[in-house]
Amino acid sequence: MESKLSAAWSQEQIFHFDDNATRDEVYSIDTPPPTASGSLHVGHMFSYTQTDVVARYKRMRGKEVFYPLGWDDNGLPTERRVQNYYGVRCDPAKPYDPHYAPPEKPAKNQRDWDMISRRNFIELCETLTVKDEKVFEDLFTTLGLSVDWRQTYRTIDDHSRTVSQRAFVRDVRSGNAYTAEAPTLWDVTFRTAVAQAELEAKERPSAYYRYPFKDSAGKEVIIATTRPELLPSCVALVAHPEDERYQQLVGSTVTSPLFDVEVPVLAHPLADPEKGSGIAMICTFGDMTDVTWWRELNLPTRAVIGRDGRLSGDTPQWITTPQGRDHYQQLAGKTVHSAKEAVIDLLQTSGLMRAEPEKITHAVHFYEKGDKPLEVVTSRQWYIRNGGRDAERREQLVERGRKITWNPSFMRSRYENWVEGLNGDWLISRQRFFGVPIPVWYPLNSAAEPDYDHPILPAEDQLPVDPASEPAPGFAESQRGESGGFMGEPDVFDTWATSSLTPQIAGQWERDSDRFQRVFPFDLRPQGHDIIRTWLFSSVVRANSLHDTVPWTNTAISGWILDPDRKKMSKSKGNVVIPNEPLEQFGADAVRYWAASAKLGADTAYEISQMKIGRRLAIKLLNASKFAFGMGVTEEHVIAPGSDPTIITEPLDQALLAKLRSVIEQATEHFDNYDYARALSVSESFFWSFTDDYVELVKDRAYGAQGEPAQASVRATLATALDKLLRLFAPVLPFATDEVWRWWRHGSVHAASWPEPSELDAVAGSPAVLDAVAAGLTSLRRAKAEANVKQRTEILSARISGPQQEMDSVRSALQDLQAATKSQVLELESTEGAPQEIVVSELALAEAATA
RNA sequence: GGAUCUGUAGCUCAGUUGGUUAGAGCGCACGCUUCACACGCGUGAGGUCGAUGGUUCGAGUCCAUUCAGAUCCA
Repeated sequence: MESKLSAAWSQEQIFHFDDNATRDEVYSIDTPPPTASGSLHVGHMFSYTQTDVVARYKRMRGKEVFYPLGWDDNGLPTERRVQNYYGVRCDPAKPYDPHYAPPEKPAKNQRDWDMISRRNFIELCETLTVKDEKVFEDLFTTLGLSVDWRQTYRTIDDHSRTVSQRAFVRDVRSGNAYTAEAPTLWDVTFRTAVAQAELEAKERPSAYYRYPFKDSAGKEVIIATTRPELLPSCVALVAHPEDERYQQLVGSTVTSPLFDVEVPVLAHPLADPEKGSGIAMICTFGDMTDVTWWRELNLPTRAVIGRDGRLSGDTPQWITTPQGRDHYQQLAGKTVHSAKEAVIDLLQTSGLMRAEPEKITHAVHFYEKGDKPLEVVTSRQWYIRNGGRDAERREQLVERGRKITWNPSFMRSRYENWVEGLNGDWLISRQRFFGVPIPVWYPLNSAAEPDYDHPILPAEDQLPVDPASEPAPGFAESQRGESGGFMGEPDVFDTWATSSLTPQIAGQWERDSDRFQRVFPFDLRPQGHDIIRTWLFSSVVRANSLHDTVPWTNTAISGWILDPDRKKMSKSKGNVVIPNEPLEQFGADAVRYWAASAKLGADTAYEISQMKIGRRLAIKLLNASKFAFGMGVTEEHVIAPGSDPTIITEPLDQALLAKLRSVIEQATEHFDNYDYARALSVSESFFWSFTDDYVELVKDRAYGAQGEPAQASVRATLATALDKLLRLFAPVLPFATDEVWRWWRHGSVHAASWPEPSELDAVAGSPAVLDAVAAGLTSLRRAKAEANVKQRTEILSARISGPQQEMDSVRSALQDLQAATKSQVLELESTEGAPQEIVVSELALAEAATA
């Protein structure tokens, strides 16, 4: 059923975007491009279904839905996957081998992996991502996503590279992007700079080591530090300006132990009197606080840690005493880790350690994909202004956030928290291979040294460019690296620098302006709350500087998927569920039901039981429909504006449709508020009362036992109810509903319109009638259950008593009730006074046989 | 340290702007092979709404304090 319908939707082009629609008619969705090199996860099914439910609803509401889906395939995750999958490594110095073929199986030992050229490496990235993307597309199709697959993009394809480079060139020209030599967070494993958004703070055990500096009088000033290996790069000591212990020292100089470097003692409010001994070493650079001190106190740079994470092999020239130079020689070339041990050893043998190390745990910054703490090194990088260094721009970006409707609304405070906590501009250059090249060149002077202050930008019609293989405008390739020539920028963009432009990429910015103005700013950005600080924020930054607007007007934030024990699913815990399993076991509709019954923003457990309910609902929908069609229901029986409503003669039938009308109203309202879960639950509870009570009550009449007009009334009611119900469930259960739709209607339910309450204007009636009769039905069923007889046992006579109004309602459907409960005589009695329950008494049963 | 979310039946959750006796599904108990459906149907038991105080004629819902869990930011 599922593959048959998927094929039909594709063939009937139901999800194709029509470029003739006006902006008002369009509903555009900027979907997260999944990282195809990552593993498939049930979380993908969860959040993408939630988006799809909205897309299908909007389509039925008559919107021309623009629903593309891209693949985020550039960057480090892909590089790592290619390395591990093929067993290769990139060596940019190697020449290109046009006949290269990767090993059949990757070598077990990383040392035996093939070293291949950058171009060969990128070719493998291209091959593997295409393969991975197919797997994702298959899953999403099976899940029933109503994506327009013609609009697919890849964040590494020519178009994406062009958009990314164009946006960058414009940002450079408008001053929103710039290059600077500055201290930068650096991952020594991946040898690349890292942005604030990619940080992860992890609690790590560490220890304070205490040792003395000496003032001019030879008095000891004890400092406590967790990073004694940075002692050779110490440029100052710092204490809080109001810390009385150190006030008289501020302004004087002290001499460092082991290395005999004279450094000033300074005051700064960021020094925490509670931490360690209250006075800290400033080293260039131990962390971002050092960077702040260095900048605000105008300190010199004394870097000793290189990009490889090792201490410089040359003894720094600021260490001048023979003893100091000797001590440094014992550290030169060591990794941070062994340098730390060596310094501790030196301090101990010199008798300078003033206390036992004090063990602590503290938060250390890691690259989210790395496993070594980040270092701070000075390097030349490209930045995009994001308000991190500019209060006015920050305020502007907070304001943009307020122009977006957040679903759920509280997610906005995550955005504002993040924006307000920024401490620097967005670093967008990465020292990697598989990414969008930064499209700049630098002129070389007569000594072949680059002039970074005058980068050469490409013309926009030249894009995309690769400065590593194409010469700078106005130069010949032969001038590369020559004095008076040029050099290409070797770095690539951070993946977010491209991903932040998905609205521009999908909307064909500057490539098809007609398309772009129809879809931008987009109507909806769905995504997870983990990437508010990255993808969402960076997109707002780009739209702000490039278009002076928000990128979208609504955002729908999905929750996380937790395992049934409320733990986050992760590979290392071994609790990951492969998406195909539930799809095969329960079907796409069931999985979608599970996803669609969770509210936006709510972290949700992976619940098989919820999927079982979904499957039961889908099957019930098929069976109830079969019943209706078995009763001779056809398309002609559907009551629509213009058809004769007087055919619905029975108050019970009128009551059902009156109730349905209010269900439609409520479901529509909830859907409009992006509360698809409540829309579903409203429709669902109506549907169960429809099958359990209404259908049971009218069976006798449907078989024709009460004459033709009464039967015609049922047929019209069943047809009309089914017509609305199938459409109400279509966004969540696209397969079951369309299957049924095609049994008796033309085309697909997904091309049909969302039901309107006005479709039922012609039918008058009170929902209370159904409630009262259903209550009577339940009372009689209960009476039989309590009498311990089978439900099909005949009732010779019984008395039902209850409030006057309810008894009137019951009387209006007495024949149906009698038939459904196999009752020969039902006596109705109105009770006086306060509202009372419906009570069954004086029950006389046909057979004495107990159940 | 700052911010946000969550706490309701054994479990998973709903409960809109305060308004009768707090709901659903699963699970549990009992019963039913009823002519759409055993991938099913019926009936039932089960809750002092985390705690305390306040506002109100009236609080699961609003306010304050507090406890527990989670997340984000620093």
